[in-house]
Amino acid sequence: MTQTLRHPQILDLARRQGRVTVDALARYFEVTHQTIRRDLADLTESGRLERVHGGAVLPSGTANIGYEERRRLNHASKQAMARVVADLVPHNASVFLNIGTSTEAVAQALLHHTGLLVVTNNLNVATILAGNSECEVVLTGGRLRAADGGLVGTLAVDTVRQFKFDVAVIGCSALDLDGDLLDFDLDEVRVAQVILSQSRTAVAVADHSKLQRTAPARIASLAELQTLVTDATLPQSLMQRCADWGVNVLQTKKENS
Amino acid sequence: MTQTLRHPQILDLARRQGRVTVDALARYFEVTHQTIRRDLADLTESGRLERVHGGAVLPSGTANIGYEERRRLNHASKQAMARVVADLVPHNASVFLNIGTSTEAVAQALLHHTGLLVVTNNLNVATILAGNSECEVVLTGGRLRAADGGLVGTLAVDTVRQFKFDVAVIGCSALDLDGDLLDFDLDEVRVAQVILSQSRTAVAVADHSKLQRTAPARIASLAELQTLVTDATLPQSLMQRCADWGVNVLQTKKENS
DNA sequence: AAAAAGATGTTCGAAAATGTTCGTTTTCAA
DNA sequence: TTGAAAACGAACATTTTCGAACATCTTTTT
Repeated sequence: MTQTLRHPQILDLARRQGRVTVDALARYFEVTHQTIRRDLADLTESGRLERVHGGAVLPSGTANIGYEERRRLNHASKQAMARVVADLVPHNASVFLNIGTSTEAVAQALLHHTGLLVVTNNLNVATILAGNSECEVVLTGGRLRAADGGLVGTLAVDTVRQFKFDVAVIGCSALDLDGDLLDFDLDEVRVAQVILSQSRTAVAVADHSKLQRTAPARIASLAELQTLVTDATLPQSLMQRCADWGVNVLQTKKENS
Repeated sequence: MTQTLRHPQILDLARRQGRVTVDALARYFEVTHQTIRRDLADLTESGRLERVHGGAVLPSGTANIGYEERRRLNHASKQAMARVVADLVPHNASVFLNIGTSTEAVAQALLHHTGLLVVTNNLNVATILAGNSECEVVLTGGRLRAADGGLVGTLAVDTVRQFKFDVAVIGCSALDLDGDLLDFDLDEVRVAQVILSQSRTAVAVADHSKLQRTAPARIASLAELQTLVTDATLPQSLMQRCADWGVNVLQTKKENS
């Protein structure tokens, strides 16, 4: 019994049972655990299985698996930031939440506010806030981006123009040392820019991972906003800039992981 | 059985039952209570469950929409109707789906069509079709009605006006003996009327329960549509009217329940 | 036949998961 | 309000799993 003969059988078992364990496979094929581990490593390498502690499972067929993972990443510290943002939002306010896992956390935190009017171009935010009967939710129209539930395009922009917001909560893909908010998608940037122009106060939410990343499209400078909520310790230079600009920086405790 | 393998099962149970208990899970997986507590702590950490004394529940807001939908959809007769409607929709067509559990079933049935442009004012339809990468989904803007995930109001109407549809699939709250499609909500009626005016062919979907109910607002007469898909046996008088109007009536087998 | 390459077994220290114990908190009923 | 039972979470011990390194065996190549 050689490796090449085991692999298809392992896949077959995995497909039949949804998961396989190292121990069971080792006994089944009468080989060492280590051998099975190497098999699973190979199959994972070629993307046909997904390794978990103790065995392997079929790779989740979800297309937006990346998004799901991002949502789970640093969830606790995102919640902390979201609570801070929620405290900045008065009751009976009109609010905009745009795309991003951070703004979705904010939506969760806003579940118990009363009298809100929330406008969003994020399908997930809408789904979350549908659970708050005290909250009127308006979705912008637009083309649905399956990857992250975002609504983009001229339809979204046109809709946003019809509102004026007390508070805009802006998530972004990256935040660079010059204090510029960046994003990957030009369509989303346009939406965000219009939001900023239509809002009385604006809050940016950016967890520490956003500082270690970069993105091509520029949304705006922090100087154009009133508040930045983050769980990262900002570099001294950026702190100084924010102080000069009069941007209020609220830092929550970073998750230890 | 290891942690990573338990987690998805726990979530599955939670979604199915709404609530899981430490004790039950411990017995089910044959592990210690403490182990289950650690599992629930992890799942709570990543925001997929919410801890309560004695167990855990689904987080508020991100309710068990997936399962809720499936439960409502899985009625065999709705699926049968949905398949018939899906057969009426050619590939590469532009389609509108409006509010209603029936149209959500149609969305499910359209998951494997290619090249579709689907416009909808139904949040659930959008969520379902996000799973079809071959399908472009456009959401109309509008105020979100939490009860059924519908988007209504002038924003929705304005958006619809910007499109022209090959096929419109219309669900309704009731269908009376005069052949009039009725709905409870005047806002939704306006949207539906605009949809009809913007589409080349229109299909109404109405299961047998719609015939035994009534609603105050009139969307349109069946005479203005091309096809009616239903699982009910229509009264002779209504059948005759449809025949006179040239409306194609497609009847699927009624579910016994 | 000899050399090379590949697969498997063995061992071992590190990391992860689980079980156990114990003091504290929550819940519920009296 | 109070007391008992259940549930909780922290700390520690134990078990399982992991991956790397190296030795052994098999197959292929030269």
